[in-house]
Amino acid sequence: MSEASAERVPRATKQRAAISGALADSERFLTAQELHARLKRSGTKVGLTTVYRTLQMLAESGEVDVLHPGGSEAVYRSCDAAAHHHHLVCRDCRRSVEIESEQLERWTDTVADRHGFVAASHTLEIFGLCEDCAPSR
Amino acid sequence: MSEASAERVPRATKQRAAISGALADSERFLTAQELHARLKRSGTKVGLTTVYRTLQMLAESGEVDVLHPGGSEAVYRSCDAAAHHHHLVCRDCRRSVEIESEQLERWTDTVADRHGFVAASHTLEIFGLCEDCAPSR
DNA sequence: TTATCTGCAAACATTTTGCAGCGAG
DNA sequence: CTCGCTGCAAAATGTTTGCAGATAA
Repeated sequence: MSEASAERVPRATKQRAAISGALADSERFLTAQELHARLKRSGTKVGLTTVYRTLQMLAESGEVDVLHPGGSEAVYRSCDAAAHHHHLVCRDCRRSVEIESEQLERWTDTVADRHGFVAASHTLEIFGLCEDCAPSR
Repeated sequence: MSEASAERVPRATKQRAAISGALADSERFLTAQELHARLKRSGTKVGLTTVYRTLQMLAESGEVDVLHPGGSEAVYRSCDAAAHHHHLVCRDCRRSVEIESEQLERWTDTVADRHGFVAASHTLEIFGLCEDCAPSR
């Protein structure tokens, strides 16, 4: 008998390993191109297309977080928490801290509800300068 | 005597009038291309380039709000409130309600501070389906 | 008059897709 | 052996820029 449902089990290729590895090593958000450059520099030959495709997969499976700051380049970071959360991100170096707030979640739901909106979701990111990047230490 | 500083006083062209007019007439967020199409349809001949340039100006001066949902196309809406605020936006028709919360503002500042981040700003948008767009009314 | 605005066409930056060949299972 | 993965080149998308001519002040 075969399996009932076709589970999507990605193949273990060395490109995929390199990509999630490099991502896991960084505590900063990286663009696809930055990641690609890092891999190239470290000797791993991976196509930019593959980087994009892999990041997309990892994002869908929740293994990485994606942000679109300012609407330009997307930035990616491997995700520590399994649950829904937000980020405090350094505008300069893009180092980031994961944020959670049960109260915030409740508040956004309440706001949506109060205005007759259903199936509410939300995005929240806080930007600032981290201690290392702030001027006049 | 001439003025001390060169104030940026935009010229009153009919293109600019048409653009902010059309924008003011919509309670929904619109993309630059949608706006361009509307203007064309209503008989006003305006170049897409001008639409982009004008929207950028209006956004900088705070007359319109800009969102980059999902990181793809930017969407614009004329801004009612003068103060900092957020939006509750319908995922389907992009109708939107402006949201304000002194408490939220304080919370984000506190979070940033607690982690040693300075000069904090933030983005927050709530998405949902408005009453007209929600299925099974 | 004259500096700004307009709009076309072309440049741009980022991301996606087509397709032939490679390689994991 | 097979079918998914890879990577090149090309397409697609959304936005910006160069420049010559139109136009508000």
